[in-house]
Formats: sequence, C-alpha cells, structure tokens
Amino acid sequence: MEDNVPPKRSEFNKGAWTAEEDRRLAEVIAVHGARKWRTIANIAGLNRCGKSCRLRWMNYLRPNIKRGNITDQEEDLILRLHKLLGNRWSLIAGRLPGRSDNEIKNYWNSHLSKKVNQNEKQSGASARQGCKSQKRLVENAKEQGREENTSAGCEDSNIDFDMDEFFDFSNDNTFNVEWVSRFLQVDEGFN
DNA sequence: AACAACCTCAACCGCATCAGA
DNA sequence: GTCTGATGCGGTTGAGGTTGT
Repeated sequence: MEDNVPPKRSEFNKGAWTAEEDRRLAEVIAVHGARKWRTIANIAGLNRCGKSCRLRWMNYLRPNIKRGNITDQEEDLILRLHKLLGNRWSLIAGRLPGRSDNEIKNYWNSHLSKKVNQNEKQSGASARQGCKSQKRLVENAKEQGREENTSAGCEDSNIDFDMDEFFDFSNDNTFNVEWVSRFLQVDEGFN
C-alpha cells in the first residue's frame, strides 16, 4: 500500500520543536536571513515545511521576542487596538514590540474575549458603542483629509479605508500616532 | 489519590495576497 | 495579463498543565 506514494507534506515532521531543531534553524537564519523559508528548512536539514519554520522563528526564536507576562499596559493596548482593528492580530502585534500575532491572538482568546463578553453583558450597549467608535474613526480620518486611498476594506465593520497604511507607524507617520492616541483618549468616554 | 473539567499555548491548516517569471 | 510558488494571516486543534471535586 505504501508503494509509489508521492512525497506529501504529511511526511514533514510535525508537532513540538526540539532544542536541536531550534538551534539549527537559528543558525541557518543567522547566515541566510529570515526569508525563503523552504530553502532554509532544506539547508538546516529540518524535515519541516517552510511555513512551520517561519512560524517557529516568528513566535519563538526571533531576537527580542517577549513571551508571557503581558503587562496591564499591553493588555489595555490590545483591548483598544482590537476595538479599532478587530481580529487583525498582526497589525495589533505590530504595535506591541516583541509580541507575536500568535501570542496576541492566544491571549485574546484565552483571557480578553471573556473579559469583553462579561463587560458587554454588563452594559448591553457597549457593542453598539464600539461600532460608533469605529464609525467615528473613519469619519475623523476622512475629515483629516485622508479621503485618498480609501479602497481596501474591513468587511464586517464597513470601514472602507486602508487600515494597514493608516496604522503604518513605521515611517515617521506622526500624524497617525498623534491622531490615534487622541482617538483612544476620546474613546475612554465610551467605555 | 484519582479523575474530570477546564485552560493555555504551540503548532497546523486553509485561504488570500504578493512577487517574480 | 497569466501562472505559479512563496509568504503572511486568522481560525482552529490538540497536547500538556492546572484546578476543582
């Protein structure tokens, strides 16, 4: 029955990574950089798919990665950003240095989603307020003269401007930083 | 002490998007 | 413009750990 079976991705190693695999992956990335993940997996002699290597690097091996001990400040920021962005974990993680999208997502699912649900039960209107907040976000952004680049979308919230670009703080976009922090302050009143 | 129920988090999967040929 | 492989993302799963009975 096993004859003539073509190689499949199911033949890759799965499950938890060993310390030796971690070491080999880190070594190869140190030399070749964190790209071409399939090549990296081959060079390292890891019987893992490229995706698996990337995930391991991004969530665990990457330099400066922080794991566990999410502070109150970070938690607060996650809550606020989730309110703005929804389940766009990579964007949220991008605002939390050293945190991975996977960790943020896990933390949300195991801790914060319950908190939020409880809060929403306590104040039934809060969900609607959240929508209002998002609408205000869009309207304010447009008022600030950013009508251009409004094509990409966030289907479930009817936000129709390019959130990725809007929240790209990486290129000295002080307008965004200041504006969002103002928004977050104003939004306090809705909680 | 033993077991069940629950929780956490690392890892996998499928899909969407991007980039190069 | 189209195709194909690579990459990135969010949802989901399951093993191991913790807590409650």
